[in-house]
Amino acid sequence: MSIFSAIKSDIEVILKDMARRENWPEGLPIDRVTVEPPRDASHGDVATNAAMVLAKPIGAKPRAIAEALAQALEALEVVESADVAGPGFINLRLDPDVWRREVVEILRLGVDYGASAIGGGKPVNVEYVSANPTGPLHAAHARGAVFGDALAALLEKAGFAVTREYYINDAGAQVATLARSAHLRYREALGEDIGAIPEGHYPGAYLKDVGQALAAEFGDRYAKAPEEEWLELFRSRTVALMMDGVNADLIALGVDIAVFTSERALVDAGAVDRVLEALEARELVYTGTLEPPKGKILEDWEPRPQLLFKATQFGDDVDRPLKKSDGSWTYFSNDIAYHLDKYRRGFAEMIDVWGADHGGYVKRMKAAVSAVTDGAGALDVKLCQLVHLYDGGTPVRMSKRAGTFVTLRDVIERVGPDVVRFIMLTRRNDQTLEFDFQKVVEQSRDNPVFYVQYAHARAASVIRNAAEDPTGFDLSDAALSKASLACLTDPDELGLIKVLAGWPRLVEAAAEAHEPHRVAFYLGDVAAAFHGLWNKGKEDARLRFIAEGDPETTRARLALVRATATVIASGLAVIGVSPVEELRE
RNA sequence: GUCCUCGUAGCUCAGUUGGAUAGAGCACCAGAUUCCUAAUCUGGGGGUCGCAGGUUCGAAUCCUGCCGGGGACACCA
Repeated sequence: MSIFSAIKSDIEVILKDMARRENWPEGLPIDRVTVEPPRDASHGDVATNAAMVLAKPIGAKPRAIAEALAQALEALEVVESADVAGPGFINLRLDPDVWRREVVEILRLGVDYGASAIGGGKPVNVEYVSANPTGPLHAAHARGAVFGDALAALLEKAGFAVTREYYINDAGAQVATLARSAHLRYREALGEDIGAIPEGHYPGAYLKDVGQALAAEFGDRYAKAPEEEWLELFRSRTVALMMDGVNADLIALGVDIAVFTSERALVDAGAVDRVLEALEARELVYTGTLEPPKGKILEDWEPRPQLLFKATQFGDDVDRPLKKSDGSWTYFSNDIAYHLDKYRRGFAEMIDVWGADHGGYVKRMKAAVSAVTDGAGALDVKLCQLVHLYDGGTPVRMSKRAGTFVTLRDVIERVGPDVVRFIMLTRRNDQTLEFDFQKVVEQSRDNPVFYVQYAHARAASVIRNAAEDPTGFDLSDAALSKASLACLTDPDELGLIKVLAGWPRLVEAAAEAHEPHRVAFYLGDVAAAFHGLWNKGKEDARLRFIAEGDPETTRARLALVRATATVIASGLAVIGVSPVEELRE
């Protein structure tokens, strides 16, 4: 139990007691009581708004309640002082031993420190990347891949049973085009001069390998055959090869997705027909004609009766088509089937990670999930904004047509997976992000990856130096946790511990908000507190971690150093970045 | 035209789901190195939280309307 939740339950006990004695009304909004660190550290260690939240229902003045509550809190052993401030806040200062004991807890739990049970083992499905299998992943996919993966890890840390999933869009016209493009490369591989790749095909050179593979497998059997004979075969072969490449790139980024679901397999299995039945059973389908969209000129628009889903009943702006004009299912229909499939596999909670350009699709998808699960399924959609690539301040221009796009593989090979992963989380997902190839590998304060990794490496370095001491400490965590932590008296030492003790709280808040970037920002705070303390030892030798001639203090400080490294490693594990022991040029 | 999203220090961005006097980094100014990695740190100045209303003990945060940037708007995926 974290320090804050422990205090909260203490407060609840006291409040119940007061309610009984003072004859407070039933049904007080206890759940609105917060116990958290105050924004301004000078206010103390812990603040609660209990008196302000309860004042109105009780019919008393906030400060009067606060005074009584503060008095009761002051009697607690862990509380050093309790003061009423402002409109009725109660600020608590805790016995420093409360904080020191947290160091022991960190060393005991190791990188598992911060794990929470709020998820209660509830299944959650996180679907991310899901790029079309028509080519290799490019740089822009990195953001969704890292975001989704970190979110999944964060939810695991918070006690959810997470499944990482990728939806393969292998059912539409694009993969047919892919198959035709592959057929061209197949003929090329057989020695035919195919000339320039015709308009409407994928020109990418990456399909040459596919052509070779197809030629090796089938010889010239389909070189001159009509399309009906090879299209399906080539489609499935090419998609499989593309997905092998996609998965290899994801693995190189440290993204290990457990479930790949094929859109086509769902369609072939009749999942979409069943969705239509489910919608019809709820009277949510009808045939109607949509108004032409305004503000966008469509030359080929013609009013047409279509099979529509009553999305407006669930908060969408217009009803949405389920079938195309040629009678086949829309992508949307297939996607409803996919989400219902996820729901039926046991995921009442689903998270989709999409590019921001799909923002216009969110309402209808949520509407559909709500409809087909009768409100029991919850879908959260996280939109990732664009990544702008730079190289030393110069924008990297990318054009698919000119074939100058930067692949994910390129980025990983140039800066390494750790850098990619960390940088992708240095902005909220809905903000655009700059990624400069040169800046992200700089070893300076400006570079958050370096700054955090250096803190971990520096901690490791201190331990290495201590190990060289001839007096020979036992530097295992188990031994260090028995150190006399009362030696940790400097405000900055206690300040660092307080930052470290915030890790469990942060995990829970970030997991509930589905915001993994908070982990990256938190790690920056930990690193800043640690670097600050380290540098204080530069100026004042008495504050150095390794205190000459004072083994007891040294051991206590080394315990703190190890605790710091442990929390950083724990946070980096959520992001999927390796904690380095050493940074040397 | 409709919907989504963002708007916070000169710049780049956080802001603990509604808390107190809104915070970091960069840049600027002034400092710290016989010393555990100075690849770092300390201090200082800098704000109409786009604007205007509303909700309440309390709003950067929630609601409404404007202004400005970005994105999306039958059948593509």
